[in-house]
Amino acid sequence: MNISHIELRHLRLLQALVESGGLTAAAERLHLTQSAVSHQLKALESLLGLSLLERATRPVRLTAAGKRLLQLADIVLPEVEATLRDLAKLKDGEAGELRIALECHTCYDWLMPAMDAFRAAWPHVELDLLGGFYADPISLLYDGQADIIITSDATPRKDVAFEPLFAYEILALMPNKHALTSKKYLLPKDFASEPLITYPVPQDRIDLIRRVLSPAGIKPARREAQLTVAILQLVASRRGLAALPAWAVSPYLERDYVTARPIGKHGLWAELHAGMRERDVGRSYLSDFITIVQRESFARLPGIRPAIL
Amino acid sequence: MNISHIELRHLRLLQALVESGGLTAAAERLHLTQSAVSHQLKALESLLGLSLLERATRPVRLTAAGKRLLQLADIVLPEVEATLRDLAKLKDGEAGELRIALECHTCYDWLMPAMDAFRAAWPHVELDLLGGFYADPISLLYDGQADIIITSDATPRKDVAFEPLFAYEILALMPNKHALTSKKYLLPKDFASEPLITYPVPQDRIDLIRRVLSPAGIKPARREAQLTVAILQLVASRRGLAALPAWAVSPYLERDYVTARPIGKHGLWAELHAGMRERDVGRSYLSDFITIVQRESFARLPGIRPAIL
DNA sequence: AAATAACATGAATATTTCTCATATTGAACT
DNA sequence: AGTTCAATATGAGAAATATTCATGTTATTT
Repeated sequence: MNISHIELRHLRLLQALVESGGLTAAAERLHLTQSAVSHQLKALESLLGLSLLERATRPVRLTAAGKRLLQLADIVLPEVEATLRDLAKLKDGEAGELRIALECHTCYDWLMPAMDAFRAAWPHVELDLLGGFYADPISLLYDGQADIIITSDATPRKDVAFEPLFAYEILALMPNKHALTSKKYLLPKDFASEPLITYPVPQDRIDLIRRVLSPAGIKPARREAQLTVAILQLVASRRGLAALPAWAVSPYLERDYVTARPIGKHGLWAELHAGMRERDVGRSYLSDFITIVQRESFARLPGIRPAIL
Repeated sequence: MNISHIELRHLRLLQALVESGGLTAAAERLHLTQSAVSHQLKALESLLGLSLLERATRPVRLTAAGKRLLQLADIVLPEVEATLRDLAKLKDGEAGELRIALECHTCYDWLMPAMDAFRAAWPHVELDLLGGFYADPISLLYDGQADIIITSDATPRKDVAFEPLFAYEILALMPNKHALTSKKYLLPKDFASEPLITYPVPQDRIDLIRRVLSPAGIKPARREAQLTVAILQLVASRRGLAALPAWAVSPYLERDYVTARPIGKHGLWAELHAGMRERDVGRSYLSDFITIVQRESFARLPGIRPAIL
């Protein structure tokens, strides 16, 4: 056969593969099973008659052929995205309004770059961030006060469509040279004896408490701080422990400001999802916002994984 | 659904559609049925929620959305081709030898640009053109004297793979203001009374004689000339009629040097095919040569159609 | 108004892609 | 080394998609 039946699917596969470092992670990211990715990769390789990556290593490493093909993907896929965006504008018009409600405190940090990217792509869409804390952010969707909510709770609701954004690890933070630094990972009881420093939100919105400490019957003293830096400062000065998303603290960890350990053997992972009204799913710039958030997040945030829904 | 499931297939479709001017022609070019093209186009349009082309007109006209998407195709598809070429070089090495045997006289004309393009893509492949006329060019493949033959006869042979190149119309040529110019198209009897000016090849290699005049029992006098210009010069000076490929004479027709008419109601069409040894099909630069010939031909030669095999 | 050519459509078929269940592999750990 | 664990591979069946076939529709030509 003369014309290679290579498709964009293959390029998206390769890109996901290198960005997520393995077949399994890539599969999640593409909303496929690991098996599908394996089959597809094998098919692509035999189509080209070339091997594209060394699977034995972690993260996977590209062969020369793989690198050349990835280079194509990096040229082509952004062009495709830009085209689809232009077509979407042609379809629905360029202008509109997009109000985002945030459930989590730390979300501001990573959302900014994504919002900048969105503004560049859709200059005529008015972007609004609903501040404050909402007991039930989904009601904002029903009320029509928000168009997109970003939440960790994606239990299906009528007329609301959820799209997984990503999963991130929550790390336990302790002062350098703290006694607990000797442990590979922390267990519930390790939190019993010291105050827990958190954002000023109710207990049940703190994953560590709701999912780890409460089930184990442990209720540490709490102390609150508004800003991420403030929490870190308190931890560093030995006022207590904290638990924060890995991507929020990674710059501090690199400078050895505090020490971090996983919570539990497999770590404590949380997921973020975007929710929108079912009937808005076709509105181009809303869907595109989510695409942009995903792209930016995976490109910028260290140590995140695809959400599994 | 967030990520549009657009694929290269769709881009190839759109490109074929505009280059060939209609669904039916595009289908032939893509080796598909008209139905498949229609379905596929419809699927693409509903995927994007936009109409891409006005079908009522001939040639089809793109909508704004169609134009934008074609722009993407024109960026992306050449990149893909270049990448596949690079991968092919990685696979088989860059160097080799490619000997081409030509059956038809006029082929030299259109083959040159394609050969130039090939040389640019594969600078280390040694390109050879076997000159002269061969009774049975396929034997050159078996002998190993040629790697690719270009022929109008694609009847299946053991161990030989044929790939259709294109179909072209053979036009009857007559002096301006000749009596026959009043006719819309010529019939066999119209050739009875004047000499036929041809290349110096046996009767049965001249399509007009073999497929039109002989069956009708008409045997005009013949006169031979080596070069296309020479034939045209003879026609223009009223020494007889000729029949040549449309693309070979189109520059002369534009300057009204001679007058052309179709042969028979539907015109006389001939096809060209490339043949190679079955076992060479995997050799990258051989297959790529055919791809390049097809691309260059469709881009440069006026009035050709996909061959139907 | 008939004939023709190009395109559309629905149902049947063919092909491709995906998933499920399970095997294999390779690294990490006693 | 043997065991365990996570990651990848594989085969077979299921699901989804693409293609064809047969035919209908539409627009254009004669």
